[in-house]
Amino acid sequence: MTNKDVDSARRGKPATPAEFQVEAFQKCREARRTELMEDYVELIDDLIAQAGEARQTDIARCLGVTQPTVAKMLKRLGDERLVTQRPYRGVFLTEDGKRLASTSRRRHEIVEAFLRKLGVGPEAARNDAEGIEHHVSVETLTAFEHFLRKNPD
Amino acid sequence: MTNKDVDSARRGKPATPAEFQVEAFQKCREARRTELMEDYVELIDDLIAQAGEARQTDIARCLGVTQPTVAKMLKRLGDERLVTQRPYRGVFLTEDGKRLASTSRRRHEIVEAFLRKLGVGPEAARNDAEGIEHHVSVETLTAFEHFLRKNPD
DNA sequence: CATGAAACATAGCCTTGGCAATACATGATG
DNA sequence: CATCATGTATTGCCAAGGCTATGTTTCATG
Ligand SMILES: [Mn+2]
Ligand SMILES: [Mn+2]
Ligand SMILES: [Mn+2]
Ligand SMILES: [Mn+2]
Repeated sequence: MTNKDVDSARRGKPATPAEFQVEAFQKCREARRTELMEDYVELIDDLIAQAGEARQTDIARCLGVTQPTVAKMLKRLGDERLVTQRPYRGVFLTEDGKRLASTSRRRHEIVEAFLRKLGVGPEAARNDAEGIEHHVSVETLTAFEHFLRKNPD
Repeated sequence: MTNKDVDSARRGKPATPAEFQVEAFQKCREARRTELMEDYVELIDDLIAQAGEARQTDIARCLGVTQPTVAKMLKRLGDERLVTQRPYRGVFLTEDGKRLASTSRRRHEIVEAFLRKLGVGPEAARNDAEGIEHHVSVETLTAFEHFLRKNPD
């Protein structure tokens, strides 16, 4: 549905308060489209840093999914020019992939540190941050950082 | 993949730090499965409260999706015994639906109020809360509430 | 250097959540 | 009361993201 369609659909009806949410729901759907890609590049970057390489089976084990699921996703990430693969040699990040991994991890770390600072336990903070990170705008991230600076250890 | 499979796949390999994330990713996928249902029942509840009824077209307009998309989702929500429909009369929540709407809205409101209190602007807070709410555990929600009480207006 | 285990690839299936197009039902209104 | 705008239902399409089952390739190692 285009914005024009939305507008014309709205003609004649007063904007109900609930209607203000449209943009929020749209941003949410956009986040859903990209969050898996972010998790993948971040994880691949972690694995390369920790183990020297990122294999499909390692990625699958970390994510808790099967290897064919990973294989299909890696194809998508390859289409998006975020990763390259050398069979039996591992998965590698392109420059774009490294950039996305870096910004994603930074955001992820801030979110998790923020939750910890707020008093959330390590397991819940880890679990919640994994989902929350993808829905945090720059403005909110800045607020989190500000809170962290204002409450040093 | 069963947990047993995961375990046996891990045999012989030292648990890398990245592996601790498995549970977080699993919880994330679970949240993705239910977040749309939560948004629907909450929105239906809002519309009934504000306009006296919740029509497919209203729901579609608020969500920014098309009417067939809403129709299909309502069928799912009906299967899950969360809503009932009377054609040309609107959508109604079952008792289960009302319960889910109520807990979802409470959580949603706390998340949004928390972001506002943290200094996030109204638009960003509204947009981010729409996504974040589905990934907030009870523990984190409690921490948010605690922060709100500790920082009254 | 043969061979078997592990890694990888591929095919086929499923559900979810989108879309457009179209058909049908209802109710407001002239 | 006939008509038509609106609301609803249905169909067919698509992409994403899961799965199992099965084939193929590599590589360690006996
Ligand atoms: Mn992450
Ligand atoms: Mn994540
Ligand atoms: Mn909500
Ligand atoms: Mn939401």
